[in-house]
Amino acid sequence: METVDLLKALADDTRYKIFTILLNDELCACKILEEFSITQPTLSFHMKKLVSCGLVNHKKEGIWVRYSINREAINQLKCLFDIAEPKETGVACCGSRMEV
Amino acid sequence: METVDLLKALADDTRYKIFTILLNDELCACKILEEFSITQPTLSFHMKKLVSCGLVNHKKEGIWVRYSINREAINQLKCLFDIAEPKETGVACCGSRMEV
DNA sequence: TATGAGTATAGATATACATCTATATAAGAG
DNA sequence: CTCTTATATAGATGTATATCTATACTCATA
Repeated sequence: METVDLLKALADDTRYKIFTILLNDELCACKILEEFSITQPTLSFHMKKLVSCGLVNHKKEGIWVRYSINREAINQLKCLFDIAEPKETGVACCGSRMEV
Repeated sequence: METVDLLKALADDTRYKIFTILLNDELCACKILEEFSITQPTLSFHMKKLVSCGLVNHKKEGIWVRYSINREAINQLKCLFDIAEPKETGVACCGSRMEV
């Protein structure tokens, strides 16, 4: 899973909302669709994006498709922002202390 | 800061790389530009996006502009992915246990 | 094996966006 | 004040993408 691809998948108002919904529940497409005023093919387009990058899991159950968040993807993104405190010294740039 | 706007700002290969660079150093635009094969106006376009959503700080120092990561934005994004463990029971969807 | 419900794909379209060149603005040095 | 360096803006352009309608596919059931 490429981190930037996960971010691209989340960087859309509709998909971001789908993501937040799936954080709480494992749902089928028809239930997700109820939360939006888009058409079914448009939702299918978005779900494909979310699944193909690995952010969302796809499980076919009979006539339905159940979607759920891939916790591994969550952890990957969490690591990106779970960073150390800022360096307060030693910046190296034009006109900065390190070039003196 | 709207979370989805922060995600949109990060959801581009160039800006994602800028972000990772700024995680380590506080740099001026000309130094950042050296890491890419884009033109200076294109970098300026990207920096504007990063700054306007609040992800990156902008500090003018004489002739230079120093860019740095806004730690508050980092924390906001971290919270999004710093979530509880998945619910193992009680899913409520088509054909699921809760509808029985 | 039809029928119907849920989901996916194809094709068209309008908008958003990343990129460029050209030019403007800002600020220090001489 | 002029020249140079760093950065920003304007305008043009090609590509990506979110959306729609129409249609196909999948699967359970009558």
